[in-house]
Amino acid sequence: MDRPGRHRAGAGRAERTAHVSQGKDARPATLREVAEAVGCSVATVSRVLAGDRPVGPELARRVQEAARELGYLPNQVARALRSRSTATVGLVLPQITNPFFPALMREVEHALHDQGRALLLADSADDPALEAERIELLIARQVDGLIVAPVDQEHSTRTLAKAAARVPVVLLDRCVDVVQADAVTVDNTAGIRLLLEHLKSLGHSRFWFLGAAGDASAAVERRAAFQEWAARHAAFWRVELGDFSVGFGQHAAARAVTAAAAHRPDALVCANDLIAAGALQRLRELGVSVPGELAVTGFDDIDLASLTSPCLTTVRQPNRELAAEAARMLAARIQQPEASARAVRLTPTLVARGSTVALESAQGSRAL
Amino acid sequence: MDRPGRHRAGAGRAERTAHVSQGKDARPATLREVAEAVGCSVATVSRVLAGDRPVGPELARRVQEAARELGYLPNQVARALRSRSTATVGLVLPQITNPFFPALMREVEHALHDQGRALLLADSADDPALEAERIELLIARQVDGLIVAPVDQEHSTRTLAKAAARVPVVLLDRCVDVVQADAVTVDNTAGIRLLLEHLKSLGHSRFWFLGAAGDASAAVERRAAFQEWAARHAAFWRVELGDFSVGFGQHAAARAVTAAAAHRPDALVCANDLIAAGALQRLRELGVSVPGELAVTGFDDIDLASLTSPCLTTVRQPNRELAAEAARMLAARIQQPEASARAVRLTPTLVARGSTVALESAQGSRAL
DNA sequence: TGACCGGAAGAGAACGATTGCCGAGTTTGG
DNA sequence: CCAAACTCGGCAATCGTTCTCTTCCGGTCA
Repeated sequence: MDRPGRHRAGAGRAERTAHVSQGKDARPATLREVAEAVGCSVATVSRVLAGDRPVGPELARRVQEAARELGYLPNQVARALRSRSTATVGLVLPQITNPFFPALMREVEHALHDQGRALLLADSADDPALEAERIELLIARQVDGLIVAPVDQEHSTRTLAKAAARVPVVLLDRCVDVVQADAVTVDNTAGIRLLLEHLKSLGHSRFWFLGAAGDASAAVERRAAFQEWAARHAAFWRVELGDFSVGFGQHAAARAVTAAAAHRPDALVCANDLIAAGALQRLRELGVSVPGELAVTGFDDIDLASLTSPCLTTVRQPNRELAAEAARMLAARIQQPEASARAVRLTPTLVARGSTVALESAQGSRAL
Repeated sequence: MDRPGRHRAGAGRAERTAHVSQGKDARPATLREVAEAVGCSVATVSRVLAGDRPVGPELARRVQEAARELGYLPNQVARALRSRSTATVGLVLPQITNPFFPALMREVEHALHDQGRALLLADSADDPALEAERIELLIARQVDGLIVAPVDQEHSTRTLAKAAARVPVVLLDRCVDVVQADAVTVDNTAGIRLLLEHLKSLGHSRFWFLGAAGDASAAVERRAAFQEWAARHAAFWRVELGDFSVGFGQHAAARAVTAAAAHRPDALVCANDLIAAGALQRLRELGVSVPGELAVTGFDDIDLASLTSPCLTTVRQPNRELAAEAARMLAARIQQPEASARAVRLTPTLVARGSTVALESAQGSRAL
């Protein structure tokens, strides 16, 4: 008899271990086993299950039954080898932890699942070398296609060109012009303009742009759009470069506040919501009133944007549509590998919140 | 032009299309092609590349070269069929958009990659039926193992038992007691106690617990831990149930504030950070001072927690360790399918921030 | 009655890599 | 100098499906 008060749990578990090994009938049933059980050929079983070619009703019934009884599950690996299609798509993202990407990922996952495809996920961690390695691996795994948000226009080119030569590729959210591949992106230029016009209409004219360095297309386009607009309409402007992170936002916001009066902005235009969230947080710490002394805008409209204080004015990326379109394009490209490449640009929409419009008027009319 | 709000850049691209089809040498090289190029047998090529058996140096060199030249990439599907191992693991998460999970996912992805395995991602969207379907699909794809954060103790049992009978399974973050499988979780009870002791030491005694309904183990354990502690130490307490979402936090916070004086809390203990963030946001809108009138705590320590206003006091889940441990356990279990199941519980740590400790004293001594 | 047709089912060859086994050639020890 | 050991390379089976050919059979039409 074992001792009382002692790990009941342990004992209880040991017992169930047996159950595990018992239930583990090594491998699941194969076509051949089903065929043997029924007493027909493998081909017939395959046909019944695929339903592609007629089979006698009586035999079909018996096959169905045997398959169910044996818990037959088609081995997708074998199927893939034979049919040259894994029904699997690789998704390569540059920074999983930027909440914009999980949101996108979720939509991609759903869209692909609706096509009956599975999603192989890879994180390139914003590193072109890692990106190349991951893509290579995905291709070795015979993915039917790749959806990639490239790390960098410059350094991702070779990798993507090589990948696109072997397998259908759709660029998502960021594009690389040189590479010939389908692309679904958002119109960053339009987005930045929406924000700037919005700020201008509220009377702002002195802008700092907190952007990301590097050659990612989103970063480049947003930067360029700002510069182009600001050069024409701003009383004063300046570009600060860092990365798409909260930390950079905090840092840059502090600099903006302590800048010499001649350089001080009345609005911070941030290249994404993370930067903006960091900025807001630091400004709050420093006791700067937003939007009173300084307005702040973001880009993406991640969930977090409506939780900061004040809530963040930003531009919404239609990520369900982005994902759906990417999935659709990829499917089309898989069917028609030789079709000419398409580039789709979706238009973002302005979401005005408390970081530009004072609270009491947030709901109501837009001032001026 | 087709749909409004979207414009396509088709024309300028047609030119490069030729380049695509040209570069697409249909399928990548196979072992056989390399063998033909070199003029030896397939087996030899395989051996050179695997390096498992010695091959003459001259021949080996020629094989290497031909392989490189032809851009040979081993077909993992064929390899998997033969070796009965896909080097792929399925990760099933209940809600991708809860930022806690992407953070975990990232770590899992890295840990698995270090083992040379790839990650097949599935979102069960908090729906047991969907969860079952996704798991079935992953198994059909011959994953070497599954890491699952189950939707619900009750409804996931059957699914998981079936899955565990076919393939190694590790439960992550949430567990299901009845099922015999390895599990890596955090000590939710300890976490809640840390928070409650912290609040008590600050002089709070009237608690509302904003928890998630349902049978997910994390939800149950946190709820139970609260009740057990509160019954002994609280002057007043109450449990409100909703789900792990911002929306519920907002809703419940509003109720807390408008409750009759006798039921009003001086602290909101939230079952995760999203609920807490929602609560903070609503409280701010309602002009309730935090932590002055009402303290708020979360659970998880997602990135967002340090960006709310005030910053959120919470309990940190060690998600790198969780992920690493899960990956390690799964690897062990894949090697030793019959070993008895282990359950690992990691301890969370308290992160005290502005939502419980007034700003100026945040750094310094703990009041009282 | 014989040629023909079409449905139903089987035989067997892929798909691409791994691996056990065998044989031919080379070394080595007695 | 011969046998035994050892190297190196090829043949062929295998993993589980799919799919193309055949084969077989009953029925129809001339």
